[in-house]
Amino acid sequence: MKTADPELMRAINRFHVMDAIRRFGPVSRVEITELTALSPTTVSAITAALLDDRLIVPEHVGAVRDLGRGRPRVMLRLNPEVAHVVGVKLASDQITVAVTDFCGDILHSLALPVRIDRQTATVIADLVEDGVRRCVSDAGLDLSDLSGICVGLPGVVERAAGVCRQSPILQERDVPFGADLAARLGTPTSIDSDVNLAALAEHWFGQARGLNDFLVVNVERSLGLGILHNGELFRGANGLSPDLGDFMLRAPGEGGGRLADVASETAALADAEPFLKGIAGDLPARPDRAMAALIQRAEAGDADCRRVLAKAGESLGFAIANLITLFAPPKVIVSGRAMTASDCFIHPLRAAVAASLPASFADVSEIVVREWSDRIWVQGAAAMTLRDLYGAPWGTTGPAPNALGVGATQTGGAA
Amino acid sequence: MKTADPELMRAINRFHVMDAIRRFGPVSRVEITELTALSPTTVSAITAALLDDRLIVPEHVGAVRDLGRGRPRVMLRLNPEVAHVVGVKLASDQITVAVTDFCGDILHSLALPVRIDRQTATVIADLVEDGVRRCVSDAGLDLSDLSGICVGLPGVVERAAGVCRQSPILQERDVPFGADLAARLGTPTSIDSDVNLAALAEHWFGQARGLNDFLVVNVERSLGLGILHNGELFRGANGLSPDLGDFMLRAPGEGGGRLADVASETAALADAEPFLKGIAGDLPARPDRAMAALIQRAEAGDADCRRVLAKAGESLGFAIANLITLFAPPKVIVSGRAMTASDCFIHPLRAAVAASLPASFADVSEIVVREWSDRIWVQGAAAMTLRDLYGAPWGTTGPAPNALGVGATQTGGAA
DNA sequence: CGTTTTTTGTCCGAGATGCAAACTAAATCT
DNA sequence: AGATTTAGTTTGCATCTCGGACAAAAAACG
Repeated sequence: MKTADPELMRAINRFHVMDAIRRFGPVSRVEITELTALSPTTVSAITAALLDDRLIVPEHVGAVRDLGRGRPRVMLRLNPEVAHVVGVKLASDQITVAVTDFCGDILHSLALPVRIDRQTATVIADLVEDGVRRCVSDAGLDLSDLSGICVGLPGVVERAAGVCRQSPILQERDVPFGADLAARLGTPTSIDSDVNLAALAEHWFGQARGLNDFLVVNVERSLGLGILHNGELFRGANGLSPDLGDFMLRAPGEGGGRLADVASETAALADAEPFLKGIAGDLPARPDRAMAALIQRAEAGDADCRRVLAKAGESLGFAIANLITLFAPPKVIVSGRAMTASDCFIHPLRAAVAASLPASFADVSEIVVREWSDRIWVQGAAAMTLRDLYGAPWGTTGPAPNALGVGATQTGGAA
Repeated sequence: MKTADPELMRAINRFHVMDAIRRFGPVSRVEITELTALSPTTVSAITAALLDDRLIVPEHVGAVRDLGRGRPRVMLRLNPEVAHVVGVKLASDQITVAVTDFCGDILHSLALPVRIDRQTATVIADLVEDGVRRCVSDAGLDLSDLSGICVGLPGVVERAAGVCRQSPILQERDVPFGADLAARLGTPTSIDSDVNLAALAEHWFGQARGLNDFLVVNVERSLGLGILHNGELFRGANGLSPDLGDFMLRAPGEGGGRLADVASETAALADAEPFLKGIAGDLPARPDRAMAALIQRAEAGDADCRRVLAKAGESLGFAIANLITLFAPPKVIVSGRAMTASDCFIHPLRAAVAASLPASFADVSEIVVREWSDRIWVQGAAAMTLRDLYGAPWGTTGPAPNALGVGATQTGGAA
């Protein structure tokens, strides 16, 4: 338990200031005063220190003429160049690498279409190492310019230990990617579940800005679940991110059944295999094509294919409903590359959620589908690392209500 | 967001000191220094203030001769008399009231066997008011001596608002018991889900001392779920405690089914009704007797009755397994008045948990059955109120590893 | 153009806190 | 009785935040 000394106090307030600057774009010191409820004196002192450390920079650009007549405000913003971060996402058939600056903007990105599934952890680490080196140099940087690297991958990840306990894209268990890559690249490297990164990215930059509670459900080859609760990523008591694939659908006496065996792309393809025979050549080797074929057929009206997707959607909706009764999140974000784009999947999902929720929960959660984008993962990795950089002493994570400059300065985020 | 000033600092450290004293029985200042990692100076200042406020008292009793030879330590302990709290538990057939002191010890308690189910909220409030007045005066106190009252009842409770959203023992919804009783008794009154109180009590005084993560599942007329996560009571984003009865057992396409309709006492009795006909007279009016009969028959070997209990146990085990994959709690405490005492219920429950958990979770959770006791509820109510009294600024709740004086001073609680 | 007004940001002293070190208190050991 | 040892307190200093006075920089005014 951390003892509370003046230093901690300063750390907390400095974090609040940094967070306000990050969330509300360029802001003046007076605005920070209002946002943080700190005194002008304190804000002045802290911003002076931050300027000294080059973490923030002033912006004298006249920009929009200040409407008042007094001394003009000097706007402060994060200094993009003070730090750079690499985000990596491992998926079954692709490695994505991107370099972002201190603001989370992507400088350069790189996608390696590689079938990871069958490779050993060492080979994967080789590929990641190459990808990172390449991407960093393409961005005009050097490895030594990096403040950190964060790798996201599906499965059960113990972030604190830097170990991937188990993943659908790895044959091995307990793979210490964190230490391994840190040693290879000479840069602090963290790893986390890919969906956790997505959740963090939605919180900082995406659809869930300003929301302190929401779920992210990702449907790809495997099922991922990211939970933000009370503004924090939710992890189990063991520090592991929960695995939605392990959710059980029925009591063992009624047949049991893991959700991953029904609702993932892998499962859907297995179910649909008889109906897809001989369609697109070597399907097993190209699951993405097989998925596309399955969805296309379903949307064209093929009853068998529709049934497969509907069953998957319904099962997932059932699980989501149970999660909603637990967490009561105002928003549930469903993402994924293929299935989630089809109404044949989403409709049954929504219906199952509606049918499974008690009346009192009928309207608490909005379920939205997020279109696929590599950006979100990588930004999540960046956010995760940046969060470490301007460390939140007691683990706060701030939303970013209007990073796009949407609504000026009135969102009551300070209260 | 709370701004960090010296005052907050002091509040945090004062809480740590109070918590150390509560958790580790009578302790000396040096021990507090070790436990909290604060400097002797600070501990001295804070304890002086606490002594001044009479929140703690010194204990000069020579007791066990200090083994060293220097100046003897002055042991400090909570002052039991500085505050008194009333805890109330509402169950379908009984109201329990108790007065506790500042240490959580019960001074006087009172059980009113009343069938609450059919009464209006007003009548129940009348009964509670009478019970509290009676119990307080029997304890030799006056209402004005009370620091607070806490009422626990099954169902969905919004503690912050003092409102019971919905409860199996109330016909009405959105009953503002908190404000109502506060007005009637002139004392700050809070309400919470009964299982939350039980969870808090297990944490402070019971089987889960020192555990920061565990679940409490209570099986009575309805199903309750209390979650302690990261040392805090877990509530959904809306501030409501989760309701285990709303957990769904199957996807709607497979028939759906609420857990409460299968695994509660009410459900078991409904299922068993055909087999119990004409056994013990007016069964519907005495569900407790009916339950006893059901269990007795099951244990005697009646296949029908065994099946009913087994189904209930298995369904509940299934739900618990899904909760374990989410929260990974080291311990799950199952409590209840009747069913949980029978192996006909517990065995299928354990089997279902084991069968439903993925291999990696096989050993993370120990499932224990807690014997029934009114004490635990009432102590939970006390703990809830006391927690407000020596307020934790950022919402910490401390465990009490060895309140019974089991292991001296080495439990590394300070780290 | 010079002065006033207004708003922003900084400096100064007061108050509160925690910590290290010196100091006092109270017991045992010799 | 005096030395020794351990417990707790007092003193001096550094750090933090805050309120109020002050300096700065622009528009508004005469």
